[in-house]
Amino acid sequence: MTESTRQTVTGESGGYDPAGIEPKWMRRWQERGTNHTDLAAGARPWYALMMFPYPSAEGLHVGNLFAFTGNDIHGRFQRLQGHTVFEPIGYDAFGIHSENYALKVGEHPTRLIPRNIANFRRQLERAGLMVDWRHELSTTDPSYYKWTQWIFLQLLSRGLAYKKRAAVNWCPSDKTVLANEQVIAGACERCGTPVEQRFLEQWFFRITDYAQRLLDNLDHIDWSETTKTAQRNWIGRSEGAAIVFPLERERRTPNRGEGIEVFTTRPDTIFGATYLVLAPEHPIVADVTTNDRRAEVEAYRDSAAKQDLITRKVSREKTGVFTGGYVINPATRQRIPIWVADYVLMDYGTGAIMAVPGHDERDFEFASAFGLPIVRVVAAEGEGSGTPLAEAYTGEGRLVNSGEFDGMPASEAVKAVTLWLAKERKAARPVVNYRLHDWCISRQRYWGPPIPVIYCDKCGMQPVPEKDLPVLLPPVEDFRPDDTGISPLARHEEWYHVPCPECGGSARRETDVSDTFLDSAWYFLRYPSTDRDDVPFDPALTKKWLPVHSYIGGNEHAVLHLLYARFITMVLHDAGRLHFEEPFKRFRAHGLIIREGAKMSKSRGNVVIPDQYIEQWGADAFRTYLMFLGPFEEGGDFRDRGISGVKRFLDRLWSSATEARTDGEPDREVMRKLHQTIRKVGDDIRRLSYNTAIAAMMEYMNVLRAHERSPHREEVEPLVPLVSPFAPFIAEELWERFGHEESVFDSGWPGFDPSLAAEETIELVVQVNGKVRGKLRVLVALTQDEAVAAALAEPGILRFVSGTPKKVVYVAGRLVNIVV
RNA sequence: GCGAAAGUGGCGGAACUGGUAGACGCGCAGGACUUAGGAUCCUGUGGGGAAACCCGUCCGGGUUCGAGUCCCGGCUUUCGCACCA
Repeated sequence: MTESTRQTVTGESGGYDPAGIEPKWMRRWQERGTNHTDLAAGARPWYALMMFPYPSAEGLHVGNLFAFTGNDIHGRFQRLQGHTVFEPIGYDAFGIHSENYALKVGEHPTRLIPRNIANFRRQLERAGLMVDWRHELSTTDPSYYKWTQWIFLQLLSRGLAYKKRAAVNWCPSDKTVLANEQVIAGACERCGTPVEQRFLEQWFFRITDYAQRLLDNLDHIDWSETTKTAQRNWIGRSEGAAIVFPLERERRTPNRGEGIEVFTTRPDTIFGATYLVLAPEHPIVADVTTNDRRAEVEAYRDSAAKQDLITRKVSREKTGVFTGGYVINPATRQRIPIWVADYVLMDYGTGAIMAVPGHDERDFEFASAFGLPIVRVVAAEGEGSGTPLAEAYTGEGRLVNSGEFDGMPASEAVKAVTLWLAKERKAARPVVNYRLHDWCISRQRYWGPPIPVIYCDKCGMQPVPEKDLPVLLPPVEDFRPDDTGISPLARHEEWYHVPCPECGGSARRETDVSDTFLDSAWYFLRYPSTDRDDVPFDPALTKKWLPVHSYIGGNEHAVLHLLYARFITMVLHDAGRLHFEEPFKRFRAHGLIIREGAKMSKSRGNVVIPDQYIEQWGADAFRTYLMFLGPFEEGGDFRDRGISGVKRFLDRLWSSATEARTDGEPDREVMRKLHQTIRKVGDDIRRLSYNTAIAAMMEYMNVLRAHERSPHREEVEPLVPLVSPFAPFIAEELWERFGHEESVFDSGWPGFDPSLAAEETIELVVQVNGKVRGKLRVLVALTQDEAVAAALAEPGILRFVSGTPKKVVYVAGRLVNIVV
């Protein structure tokens, strides 16, 4: 082909200029409403949800964009597959994050947050996300938190919200209570300050009532296994027995009751229980303590209470004190001493344990430190009842020193002993315990939705009537938290005093606000209904669009947000408000981006700011690079140099498309490769294997360009929709230059023709004794005999074959292995 | 300590159910075009060897005609939970 006969499709073709075309398409999309979702009429709904960001002052970071791009690609792909796709975004703008930052810079969050949000919106748009901005939301908007408060009232009316004075995690730096989930190894997850124990009146949600359902449903939802495992561990179901260790008859009083109940997963070892331990906070401690021991016990309890949790949890040195009291081991009927020690936790099980030093590492350590008797009740193969214990033995074995149970395998004895204790000694019942605790949702802070409750001296605690919602967060200029544990809202007198909704008398508002995680536990329900003021979520739209089809987010939320969202959804389902009880049909956890082998952090100064890269390379190249640098579900290493490869690919795409000819015929080999690529890219996107999808397109580009002529339009044009989920701007531009009027995203995925993709010949690998000795180009439909004959006709292969083959393994279309 | 995931060229990573290890990209080397090139294009690139070949997916065993992939034992790394009885 010569220059004179070549017709280019697009006429004048300058080079690829992202700075020119990207703003053009941002405008176009806006003008044409390309990214608007017809929620009411759209067919085949597909709800592609991404975890909404906290709008920090620093702006969107590369981790956000990595996650959002991965979701956007999936959403755009589903649209090309004929779905009506809804891809909304919002801002998780309440909470300590925002408030602390506002305190630091000395500006009120009501002024700060809108600015941050505007910046996020700019960045998100620039990144080319297919967001329907008409459904944007912020959790700080009264029209949103009105319904957060409404959800609180739903739980309250169902008896799932309650107030109790409780030992809570108190962060002395943030001056607030933290949920257990927000305490990492005894320190505040936000600021790293060691957490202290405080006793405060707090609001809780009874998530523990849902523990079993939250656990069971995990078997039926399509979520990343890692996330499901994390939730299972967090819920922490364990089966065991509650066993009562009776007090000595003469020491029983109405106050003390009959005895002390312990929880154990190893009732089979009860014959080895040589003492009992109470948590320092256990209410019975004072009652069982004898007068001569009282001073020492009180001192120990005081020091345990004062101790911050970090010392208590991290230093594993066993401490404790004898109470002077005794109980009866219901199995051996022997008297065993009652100790108090802080290695027993009040908030798990019953706050009391039977100590079996022979077969529990912690009990062994404690017994060794305090000279308490250690008895062997389980013996492994080759051991007997008298074999001494150098350490706790926690393995399999048969019972010894256990009366009538001697010789029984310990695993079997778990049930048998429980049954026997229940029947013969009236002392045991099977019990299931969970590590999951009720969710503490109150915060003594300013920047959150006020908890909609009013306290009246006459009528007691009253919910704010639904018609009075939202309880607006009052403007408080000095919103600094203090050490009192009382929210800054209490300082706003006019707001604080309110007539009782029941009797009209003088009453006071609840001054705590709710946890940010309550805001984010239901936002996905709100998106379709952001324009509705009268309901939290429109029933018809909810029916059509929920549960969410695909949710993509970080695994750092595996046990916080994702568990709470499931819980709230279940509650609303039980209240008859939702037709489903699991909010996210499919969840995939994305990986983390590191930078040049190191974690990104501000202190290291290696944080990637998307803006600079987008400016330099274009959003298309940046997006595509993010998806190319590693498997989406594993994350990857961001290296500045890596972008150039992706940019080169887009450059080549541009020139191939703009120089495509329309005369003549497309090449058969190229078209074969094209159809193979169409199939592979679709398959890969479906399973979130974005990096290999991009590699496949690059490979095709290499094939295309290996032919020494300008490509045919039919060879290039279908590539445009294939790249469009990754690089939407260049795709739209090229699609337009190919003469299409509608958006590439409304044009459908290119048709895949299996007959065009099928190979006629393959390269048959010839192995001798499993080693590759040659390769033959053969017809696909070769029989085994033909394959062997062809192989043995090759001198290079015959050299390795002496005599008759012992065996031949033939894998059609792949290889033949001749065993000699 | 418990739980989960992962160890493949100089680097990021491919190899979907056991079947050509190293796709794709970066980097590097050589070349072309050029006043110039951190632009573009072409070629090469796991190690050893002149070659035939040999060796190679953390280490050690095993199963198999055939193992990066499966099984057993060990080492290392990352993440999550952490005295949960």
